[in-house]
Amino acid sequence: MAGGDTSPTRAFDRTRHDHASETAEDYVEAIAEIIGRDGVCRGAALAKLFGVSHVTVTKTVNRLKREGLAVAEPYGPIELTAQGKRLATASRRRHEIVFSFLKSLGISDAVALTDSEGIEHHVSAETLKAFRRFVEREDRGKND
Amino acid sequence: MAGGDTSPTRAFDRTRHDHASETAEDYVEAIAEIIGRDGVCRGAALAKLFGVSHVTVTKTVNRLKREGLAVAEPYGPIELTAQGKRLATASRRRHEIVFSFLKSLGISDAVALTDSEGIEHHVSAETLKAFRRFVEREDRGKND
DNA sequence: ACAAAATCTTAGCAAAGGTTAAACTTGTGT
DNA sequence: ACACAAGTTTAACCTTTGCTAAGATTTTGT
Repeated sequence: MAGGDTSPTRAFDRTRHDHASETAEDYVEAIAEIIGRDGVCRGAALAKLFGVSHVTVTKTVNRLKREGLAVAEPYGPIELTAQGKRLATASRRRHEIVFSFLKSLGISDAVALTDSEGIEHHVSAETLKAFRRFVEREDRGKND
Repeated sequence: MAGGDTSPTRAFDRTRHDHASETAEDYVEAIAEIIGRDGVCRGAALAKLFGVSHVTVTKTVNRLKREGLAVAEPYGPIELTAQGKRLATASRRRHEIVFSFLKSLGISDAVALTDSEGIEHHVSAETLKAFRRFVEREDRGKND
């Protein structure tokens, strides 16, 4: 795994920036979901969902605004930009594929939910495709 | 996660601590591997492996020392404590299972390597067991 | 209308992990 | 012996993500 002496070791590129991107994805995904469910998304709802203080939410949402993913007027509800919506949709799609895949493997609902949230940020396009195909094959297998 | 018996420190912070545990696991796993390959582990080897500066390595290794996972004398090579070795073994086992699983799914070596690095920290015991069983079943299938 | 409740912002702190620059230690070659 | 290269540490700083405390705003109930 360490790759001998002079390996590029691209596997370990998960830096601070990558971690920040994961948080951004989790947030936009959650914002989209809350808006779809409640009509609007308030910071308090995110704080409750993620189990963090509302102050942390404010700061993270400020970062999303800075990065052009979200918009919100002072004391107003949080909304997504077109870019934010795109990211949210892509994240949710990936999340759903990972979740379905774990379910196909026989994992329980609760664990599949938890694990898929952790895994979704670390699956490449190739792996995601393999997951999707596996789910499709399993689904066809059931239709006997 | 990293201790159990010798962790008298604050039990509050959550997500930040989870992330720190992942880094600790990556480090002890890498240290064990480098020692196994080269006989000793120097900070420079870790810096090269993870693609970060040696200063970052020094600081992270200091944290491992503080947490009782690693030991090193000034300007000396890095070694693992019994606790560090245990964590390294468990991490490597989990890593190998995830890697084999992705390979069984038909993922290419390079991508399986990268993805397994990211995924290994997010699979529960239940999912890991399912991965292992899948690999075993696939291996048996090949022996026809 | 107005106080209370809910929500949001600002200020200030900590830990983890990242950086560069500069100083220190160790090992090697001539 | 001594200089130089390689490796390590320290200092100073940044960002992300977490916290509490305290202040500001909006909503709600009477």
